[in-house]
Amino acid sequence: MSALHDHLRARLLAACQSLGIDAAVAAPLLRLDPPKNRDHGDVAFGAFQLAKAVGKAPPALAAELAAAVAADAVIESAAAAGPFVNFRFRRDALARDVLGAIQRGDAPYGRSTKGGEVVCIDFSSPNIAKPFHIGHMRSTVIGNALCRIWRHLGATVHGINHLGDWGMPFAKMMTAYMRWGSETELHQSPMRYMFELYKRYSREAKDDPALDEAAAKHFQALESGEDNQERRMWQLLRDESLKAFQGPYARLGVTFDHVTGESFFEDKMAGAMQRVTAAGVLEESDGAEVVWLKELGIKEPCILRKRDGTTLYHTRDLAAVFFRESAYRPTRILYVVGAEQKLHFDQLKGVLTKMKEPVAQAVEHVPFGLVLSRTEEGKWEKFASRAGNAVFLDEILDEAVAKVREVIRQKNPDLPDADAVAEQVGVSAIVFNDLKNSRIKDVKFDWDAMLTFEGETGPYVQYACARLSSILRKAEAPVPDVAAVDCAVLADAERVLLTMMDFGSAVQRAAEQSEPSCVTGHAIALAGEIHSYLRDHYVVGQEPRVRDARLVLVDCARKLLTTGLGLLGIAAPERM
RNA sequence: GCGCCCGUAGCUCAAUUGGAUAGAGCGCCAGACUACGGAUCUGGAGGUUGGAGGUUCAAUUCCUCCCGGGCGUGCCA
Repeated sequence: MSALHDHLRARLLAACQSLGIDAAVAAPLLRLDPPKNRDHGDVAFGAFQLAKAVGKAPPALAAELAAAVAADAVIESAAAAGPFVNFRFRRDALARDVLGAIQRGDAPYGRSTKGGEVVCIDFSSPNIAKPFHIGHMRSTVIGNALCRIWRHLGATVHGINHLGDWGMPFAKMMTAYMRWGSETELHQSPMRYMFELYKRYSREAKDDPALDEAAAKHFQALESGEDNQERRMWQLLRDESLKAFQGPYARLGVTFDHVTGESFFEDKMAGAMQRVTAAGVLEESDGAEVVWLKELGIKEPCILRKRDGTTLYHTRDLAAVFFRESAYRPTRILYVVGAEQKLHFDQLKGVLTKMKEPVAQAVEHVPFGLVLSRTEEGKWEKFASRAGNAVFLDEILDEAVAKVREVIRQKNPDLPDADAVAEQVGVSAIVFNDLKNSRIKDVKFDWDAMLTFEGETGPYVQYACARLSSILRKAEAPVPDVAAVDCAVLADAERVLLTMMDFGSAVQRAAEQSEPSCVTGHAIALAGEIHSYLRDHYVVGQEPRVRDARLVLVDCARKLLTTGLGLLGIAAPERM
């Protein structure tokens, strides 16, 4: 993970051998962790498992190991504390190693050049029959962060926008438009207009079953593949939606490697169905074609073709898996989709498993919780804006940006480019909030807390970056190379350095668990440590030896925070 | 009914996958340099980790049951 850790592990392994423990036994058990309490040391080794393997009591083994690891140029001390061995690095070595790696852009602080994973990430995937609202944001920002995190680790990433541009929801939209729509109004404000049509359809369909029947007919006509009215309508509505989506995507800093919606798989479903049939797992049930998954513990069958002959979500997702498998050769296919669709992805994976397709093990659902807002009575329920039911993402971002603009007017009235900065900070506050907690948790959207920008927020981390940038601007010297400074003077920055050292494992965990909050948490922690450090440690005006060392520290902190925010899709302004 | 998820300080969440004295932010109380950004920092109060069993040297974490909340459950996505 770092040169320091490698060195420590080697010393520990040698110590094991000196105690007569077989290296092959010891090596896999030498896990180094940050201690629960940093006062104990920089790195800890819990001797439990190794002790069991060699038949000793953990505290006794820990004591022997501590005694067998003598101090050297890197290790300051090794001390047993019960069943743990706590190690401390020499402060100058710690600073030199961490800051040097950050300055050079070495992994894990910089982007890794090696990494064999090929990761498909299916995210955002809005339904083009509906407006881009707050509910779409979670998949979008989580997926975006995962793309960036995996790329940082050296993986080949395919970010895919699997647009909902096919199927019944779209057919309903089409039906509404064909009945009541006007092209002039559509072009004026496509998303809002479509939203109106959508609402009208929902209202009227309640009392008029003929609407849904008409929609089903239109979908059949669309799926017939003929060049008809439905197809032209589909093209028009799809184009307009895609254009409109560029707004939120640009604001959120999101890009895709492939925009292949459900419609893209229109001509690939027949092949997929053949493959399912050939595997001998397709069965007829009530006129539909299904795959039963009872032996995999799933009671509901996966329906691949409806009684009326048309396809479903599952059919297209299955075709998509096969397409991605042959086009990208992925080691993982991640679906960043709400937790309420767990069954769907269990079924998808189940069908592939039953077909004995190796790609089954690559398929992984990355679920997340809902977005909730607080009601008058203080209860949490599905998100509604403060005004009422308009839930367009743009409006939410606008409100956050407006609030930031006000804060800037109060605190930094002379800021150049204030509008651009307000946009960056406001949008990032919303994004950061979404990525702050474990993704499976519902996001509780508390406007009052969100718009104060104090504490664990995006602006808090950005503020740290701006403050560090400010110091670098005011310093009367350029940032030197680590090799040219006296790292011993950074002994007082140990907390900052140790937090920096955690960056690699945070990013690694974020990828392994598909959990961007690991990165968010690290950014908050590092921002907090550097803020605390700056309180009592000045840079400007110090004697050159101290100033230069601190300049390196400040510069590296700024770099690493910027990298962390970048992994989350968030910009780090120089001033705010 | 069945399946899955969640339950930790007043509120919102952590706890690096089973390890040391369960930590942060908000809120509350008390404070901070006539020097680099106060969107900050320092200190304090606040806990039977929903409940009961079990496994383990060790449980917020794993198992069983119960309680509370959410989501899903055959032709929507």
